[in-house]
Amino acid sequence: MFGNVEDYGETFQDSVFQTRGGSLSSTNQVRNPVAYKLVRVAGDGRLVPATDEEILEVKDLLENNENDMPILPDPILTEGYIADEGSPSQYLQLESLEGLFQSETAEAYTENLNARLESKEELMYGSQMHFTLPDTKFQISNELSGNEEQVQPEVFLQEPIRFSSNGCSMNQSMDVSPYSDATGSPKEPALSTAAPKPEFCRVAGEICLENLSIKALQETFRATFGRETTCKDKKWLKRRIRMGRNNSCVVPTTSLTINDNKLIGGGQDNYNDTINSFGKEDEERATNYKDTPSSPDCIKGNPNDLGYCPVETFVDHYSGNEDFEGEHRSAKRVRKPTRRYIEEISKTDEKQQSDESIVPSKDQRSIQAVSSGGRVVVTRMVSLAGSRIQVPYVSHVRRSRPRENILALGEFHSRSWEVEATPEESNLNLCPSQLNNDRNLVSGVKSASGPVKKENDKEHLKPIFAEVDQDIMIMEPERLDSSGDSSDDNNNSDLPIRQNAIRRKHHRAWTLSEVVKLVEGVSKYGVGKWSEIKKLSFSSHAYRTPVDLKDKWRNLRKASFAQTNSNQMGSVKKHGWMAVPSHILLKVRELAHKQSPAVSKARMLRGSRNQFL
DNA sequence: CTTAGGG
DNA sequence: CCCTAAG
Repeated sequence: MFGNVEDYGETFQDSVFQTRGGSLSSTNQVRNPVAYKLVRVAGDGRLVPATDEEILEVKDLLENNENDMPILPDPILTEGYIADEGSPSQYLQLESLEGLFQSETAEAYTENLNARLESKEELMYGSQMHFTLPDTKFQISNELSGNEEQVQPEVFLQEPIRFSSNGCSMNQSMDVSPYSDATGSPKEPALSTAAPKPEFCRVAGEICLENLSIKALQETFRATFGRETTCKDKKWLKRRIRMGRNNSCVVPTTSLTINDNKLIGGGQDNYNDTINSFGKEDEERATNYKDTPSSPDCIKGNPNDLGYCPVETFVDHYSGNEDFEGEHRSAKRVRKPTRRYIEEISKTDEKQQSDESIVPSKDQRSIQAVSSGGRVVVTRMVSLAGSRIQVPYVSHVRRSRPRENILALGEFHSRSWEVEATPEESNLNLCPSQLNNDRNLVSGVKSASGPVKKENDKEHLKPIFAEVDQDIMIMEPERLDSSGDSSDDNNNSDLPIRQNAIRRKHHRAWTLSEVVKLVEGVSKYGVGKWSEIKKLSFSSHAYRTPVDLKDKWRNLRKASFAQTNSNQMGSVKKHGWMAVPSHILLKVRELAHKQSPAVSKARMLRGSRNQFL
């Protein structure tokens, strides 16, 4: 009965424009003379031109049920219009239906859209998106139907129609969606229920586009965009110009598809997601947005998620700042969301102050892990001395492993706790859980990026913490004094944060109690049993590794001999914080001798002599 | 992994 | 404190 869409494929592309130009443009004041043709979707997904009866029926229906047009939950998007010059009677001009379209779409989409499209940019962007997506969906549905009824992908179907199945005596759900070249001013919610009639064809000269030569179109293009174009594709130029001039054409559609007479995917959410996933962009970008065929990856990627291409897909196809030529040539390319957008999308719940990500509103938000096409970028907020800075966990460029510095940072915080007060009273912004998060993130990145030269990382972030370290060093003596007497405690350091913290990379001064513990451990378990000592005596000091103990012991031993040799000033050195009581050093010396009796003979003699003295 | 020793 | 070599 009906020919399938394929039969119309060739005429789809320009017939609409021709029609518009021929039959409508001459008429004055024709407002947005976009011609649509009703089609219905056959059971196998084909697009079938509607018969005159059906058209009349639908038209009648539309006129009668302007405001209560049933919107089916899962309408089928035919995604196509059929323009056939030979049968003008089958046209339903948008003009005559605009009231309907408006009211219906308004009802259908206003709520969600209003929430999203708050700015002009968003609105525009959303509108642009719709020139992109329908094709995608269309192709997808074809792909899925996978039958002999293939529709030419090249067919431009940027003006979807939604039908109501109500009066169409079709078993397929349909929906009607308008294509509005201009829907009011951008700021004005074009889809608002209260929105006035759309102003179609705000630009006077638009209707004449069809008659223009390529050259003239290019001129128009230049006038519209302020740029030259060498594109020779009339159709493309015209559409560009139209889009550029009516920069607020929002064509809400639902994304749907049919597969074996079943609806797959779709739903209005996709629409919103689509818009949402593109956020704000400048006008130029929106204009540049690719508006033609879909990306195959969209289909490949997730057959069940047909409404739109996920962001990742766009990323992969981004190829820089394409000029119009390139863009046109590679219609399959899709634009990649900007980094800015990626960051913004990660803050969906919050309207951050945008440009400078310096000031996080909450600590929970201070760590951001945003993904962009498989790439993970992690940044974090660090609170230092009252001010906050953003520290990249990884370099955007070379994703290195920020090892030492992160650890140093952790040390800083935990030490700060030690110094300042109990963790509860501490008003530091870093909480234990967050530190854990830090570590997780770090390890994650680490594993993902693999080992990297350490030097890089070191030099990379060190300056940030230099000041901090100095502060710590100054503060350290106090802590030393206060914790020195409470010998086996040092419970300050046994905070949960510390338990989980990775070993400190940067200098962590030994407290007197630690030294005592070490000496005791050595006396108990013997020199060299660092692991034992660590396990049994320093179990609470996660930050001291056996190697640390060994190193410290080495230093102690050296100090003990030095004290013996210089015969004095053992307990209090010039460096005020390096206060190791002489009796401890003495014990160190004993133990050292016990361990290696064959030290230097002179030293040994001197030592024994001293013991006698 | 643990130790020892050099840097 | 780090790194490495050696058991």
